[in-house]
Amino acid sequence: MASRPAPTSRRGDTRERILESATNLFGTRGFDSVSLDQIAAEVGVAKQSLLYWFASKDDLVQAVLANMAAELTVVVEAAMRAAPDDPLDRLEAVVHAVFRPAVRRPALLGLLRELSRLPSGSAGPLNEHLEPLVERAVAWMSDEMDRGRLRRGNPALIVSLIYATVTGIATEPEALRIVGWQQDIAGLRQLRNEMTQFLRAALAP
Amino acid sequence: MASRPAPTSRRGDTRERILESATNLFGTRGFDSVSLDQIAAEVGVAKQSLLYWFASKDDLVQAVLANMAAELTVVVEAAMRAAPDDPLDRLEAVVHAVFRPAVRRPALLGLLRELSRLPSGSAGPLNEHLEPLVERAVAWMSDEMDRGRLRRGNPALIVSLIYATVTGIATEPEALRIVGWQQDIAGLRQLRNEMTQFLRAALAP
DNA sequence: ACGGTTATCTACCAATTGGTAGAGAAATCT
DNA sequence: AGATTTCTCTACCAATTGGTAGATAACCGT
Repeated sequence: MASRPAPTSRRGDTRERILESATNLFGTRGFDSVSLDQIAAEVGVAKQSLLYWFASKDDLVQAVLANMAAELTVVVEAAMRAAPDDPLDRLEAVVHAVFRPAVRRPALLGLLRELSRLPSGSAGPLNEHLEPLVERAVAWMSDEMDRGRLRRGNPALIVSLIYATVTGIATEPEALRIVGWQQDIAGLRQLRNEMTQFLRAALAP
Repeated sequence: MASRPAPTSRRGDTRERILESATNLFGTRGFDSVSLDQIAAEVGVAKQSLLYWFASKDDLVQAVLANMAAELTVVVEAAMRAAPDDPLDRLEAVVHAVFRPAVRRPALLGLLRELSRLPSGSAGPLNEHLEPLVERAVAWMSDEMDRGRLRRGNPALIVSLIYATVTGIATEPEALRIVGWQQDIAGLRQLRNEMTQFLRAALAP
């Protein structure tokens, strides 16, 4: 809640810089593993400046999560609207849209995965934020199945499977490194294409 | 290293009980988020008893990881040997074999995901343990592609994709809960079947 | 019976954690 | 210019962290 001081801050990008560092650290190492001191050190500011902008660590976590959810929602909805009508093409468009920011900042989807670790109740507000997005995805998929344009199955579970695939790949560079994958431009394109083919094959009617 | 006191322990299943609790806690909440006191409390023993069996927290982490890797290796290799020749059937057999213990104890695969968070170098020994398993999987998949019995693609990346899908699904009950999935016997079977169909479709030639 | 190993405990400790109190600049308003 | 709000800082603090020291039983082979 806590109506923010509003981004008046004369020169102040401090709040944004804190949010960005916190996003990266929380998303890659987990909430509990990152101390306020570490974040402050990375931002180049005193710990108490964090606690000025965010009343507590939990507040900061919530802000980071809300930020990420908003960002993802925008990306997904924009891609969804701009995409072609065919469901496989549309899915590819959305996956590509998410993939780009996701592999550059594994923290983004990493945060999503951290959700399940939040003290129950603390994740409530965010779930409410994400639920409509998920519900729409499930409804869309169900509809396309009925039209025979996607392989038939349980729409809810298939949405989860797609989510698991994309998120897993984007958040676990280690799993890719161990099979000898290199994170360079060619590697990224190859990975994206392979994932696209994988999902297309999995969902084609 | 540290040659263990060997499981002589007269009545003592203490070491095993510690390992089990630690596995579940580490796998679901992450290494840093779980304190030795918490593990000790769950086992019902003093913290110093942990430090008797494991010289340090890091030692405990390594033991937990080695344990998990051994368990997974056994399960996978047994399923691989017992499975039919057809690659899709064989893959299904392996996935089923992993899926059963994995959804009952999300911590198992959760630990695997935690690997990328370990202080680099600390993950080395375990990677060496897992690498042969991964390499064999990639070689097998490459072979089956050449025979035309699996959809062609980059074997290494496809192995990673399968890993991401299975692991993601098994470790994120939250992602399933949000689409309304229930973790009961019927739900589990449905999820397993849906995942099987998903992977079969994704890999069929 | 008894000396030594095995296993568990209570008592501490230094470092780090999230968080409080409040001083000191710097910008803004009147 | 002076008062006030906005922002960042230097202390501090209680609780928790991983870990050490050492006492104390319980069990063993001889």
